[in-house]
Amino acid sequence: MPKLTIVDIAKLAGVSPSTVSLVMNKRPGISEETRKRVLDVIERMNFAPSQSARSQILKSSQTIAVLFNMNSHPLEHLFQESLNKSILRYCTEREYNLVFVACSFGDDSAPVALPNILRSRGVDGVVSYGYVPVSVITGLQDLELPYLLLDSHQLPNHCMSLRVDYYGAARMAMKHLTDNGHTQIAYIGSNFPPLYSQQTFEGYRSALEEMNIVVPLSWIQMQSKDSDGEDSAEKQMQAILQSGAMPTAVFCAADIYAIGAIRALKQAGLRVPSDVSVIGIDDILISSYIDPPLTTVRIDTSRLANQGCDMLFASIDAGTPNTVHEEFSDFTLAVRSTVRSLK
Amino acid sequence: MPKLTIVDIAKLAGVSPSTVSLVMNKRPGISEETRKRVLDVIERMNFAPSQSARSQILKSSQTIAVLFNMNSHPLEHLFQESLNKSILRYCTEREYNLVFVACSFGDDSAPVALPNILRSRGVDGVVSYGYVPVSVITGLQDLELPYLLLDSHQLPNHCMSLRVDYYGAARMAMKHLTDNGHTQIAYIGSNFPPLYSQQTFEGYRSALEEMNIVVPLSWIQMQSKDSDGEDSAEKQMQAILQSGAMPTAVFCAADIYAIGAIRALKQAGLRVPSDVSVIGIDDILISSYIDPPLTTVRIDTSRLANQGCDMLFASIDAGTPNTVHEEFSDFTLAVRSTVRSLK
DNA sequence: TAAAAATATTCAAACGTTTTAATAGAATCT
DNA sequence: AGATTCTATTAAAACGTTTGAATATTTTTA
Repeated sequence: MPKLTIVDIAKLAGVSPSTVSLVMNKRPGISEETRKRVLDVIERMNFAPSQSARSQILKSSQTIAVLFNMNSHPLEHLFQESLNKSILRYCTEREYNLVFVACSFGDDSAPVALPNILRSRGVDGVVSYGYVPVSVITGLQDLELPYLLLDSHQLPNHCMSLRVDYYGAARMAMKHLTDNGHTQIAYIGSNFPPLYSQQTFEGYRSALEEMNIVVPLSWIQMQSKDSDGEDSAEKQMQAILQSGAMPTAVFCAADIYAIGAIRALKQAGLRVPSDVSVIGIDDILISSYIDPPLTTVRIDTSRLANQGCDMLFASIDAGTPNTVHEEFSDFTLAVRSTVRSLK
Repeated sequence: MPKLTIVDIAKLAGVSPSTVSLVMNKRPGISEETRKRVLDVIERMNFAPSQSARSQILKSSQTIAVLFNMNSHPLEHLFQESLNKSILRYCTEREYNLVFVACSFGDDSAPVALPNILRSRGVDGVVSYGYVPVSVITGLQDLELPYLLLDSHQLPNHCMSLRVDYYGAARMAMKHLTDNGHTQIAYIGSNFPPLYSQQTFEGYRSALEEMNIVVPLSWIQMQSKDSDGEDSAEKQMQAILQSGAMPTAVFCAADIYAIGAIRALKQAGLRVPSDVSVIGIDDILISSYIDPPLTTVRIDTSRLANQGCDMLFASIDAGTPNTVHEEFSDFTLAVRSTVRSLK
């Protein structure tokens, strides 16, 4: 059947196409009577206006693009997929659509060709997660689009960012350990991305310092940039165990690391938490399913996504790119079974 | 800056807009010389044609919609998110975009209002996962769009479906158990969706029958439709344990159930697999992270998605909805640590 | 070398909306 | 009652492509 157009509706309602358009867009200056008549026809005919025809005029496609890195570890996706869901909900609410754009973020040096879609689709805004190559950020900048870095792991120049306060999260984790009497605390983290690395480590360091605790240097384990989070953490934990001195607890800068650390501990014949306590950050889906269930600092992804979307749509509504930077620090302690009280 | 259009490019290349269009669409009848000249300008100017203007003419938006049920259990999403990723890869390859449509699939009786996007966007095809209310299927049918039910749990009438051969998967799981000397095998599954339920159970039943094994009825545990997979499985396992007779192994119709079952076993002070073996179906992400790592029948989601996309795009390319039904049976045994050999 | 055929390019209409300016009609003011 | 304002409606242009028909150019054929 030939697809219905606005002029079909107009004919059926006995008005001009313009009137139908005005009604659909809830514009003022239409008599209550004709408005109702038009809406009736639309309802009855099940009419939906052509999005492409609209976009062409409006220069807005009611679409948000989400950059999705196809290159990362499955566990890393867990946190992002959780964000995806909340963003989808938010956008649906606002009658925006979400398109996912597959990207391959390699290393920083190789510029990433931004998929054409961002330009040809006329998306209204862009979201990306975590660490993003600078070439992407500058590329987006040229498009002059509202662009939000969510859970941003770097200091962006020309776009919006919502950064998780990993320092605060680390402090919360450390506080839980020290509150439970731990002082001999090892650290498993990474040296990349720099900002994230610095924040988590500083949380660890300052907490120890404030309590005048000193630990062996071998307890501080930093993954290098391109190591595999989970497996490397396993090796890092082994290194700690072989260092001679034995910590009572390990603070992991991410749940992924905690998973590797626990695996190493088990393999070494140690029990968690009776022999060694472990705590992480994030609370990814898997964390409550491992054995023992991981005690961790939960980052509320739903609120994180909402706050981010608020920023993004503020910029979209204003009709201009923005460069606001905000920080997110809505943490709660997910107390499960990997931290033992020494008191 | 004013956005570039095809006529800007035409001017710069010294040709007409039509020529530019022909070049971009790789149409024949353009001299090699002008083709190169035009492409040069496009490249240099970084030109991307307006998707909305194109769609309007072509009546194709180069877009696939994925129906995403916001109502389901996080663990159930795991399998689907794995499919998402593969579909995204496939579509990107073909220069199609993926838009995710949030749906709330409740029960079958309440009709689901299909989001307007499916009609106004002019999507070229639709994919949904798992069990879908019939109202959705009939709704999609009216749109006369290529529509694929992926990992379909029902017998569709008017759309394409790619069904996983859960009977075969169940047989593979059962074979692994019996090969390892198990005969006293309990069953944890569900009675919904009917087709899925029937297939997995039939795999279980026929395997036992062929070996002339009989088991107590209390070992056959069917979840009801709206119970929560994971937690119900835990209760089902408890019921089996309290039934008096003790199985040496439990076949779970899905990994989610296996996770609940293992939890119950542990809580009862039993060890997996020394006391009771457990096997599942799916191999969701989490299965290799639980303790002990779950032995399960892996369904290769990447191939499943590819086969599905092949079907979908065959229909799209043919320009007409299709009603092909295929079955997927690419299983491999993921042997991990929850099945003990009795031999 | 004129006509025919083949090749390369362009014209102009079409796609289905939104929107500005114009029009018609009703209500208000002097 | 004529002029003015206000309200409701519409005509027509615009958005940026694609495409079938038309034109211009070159090559082949007779």
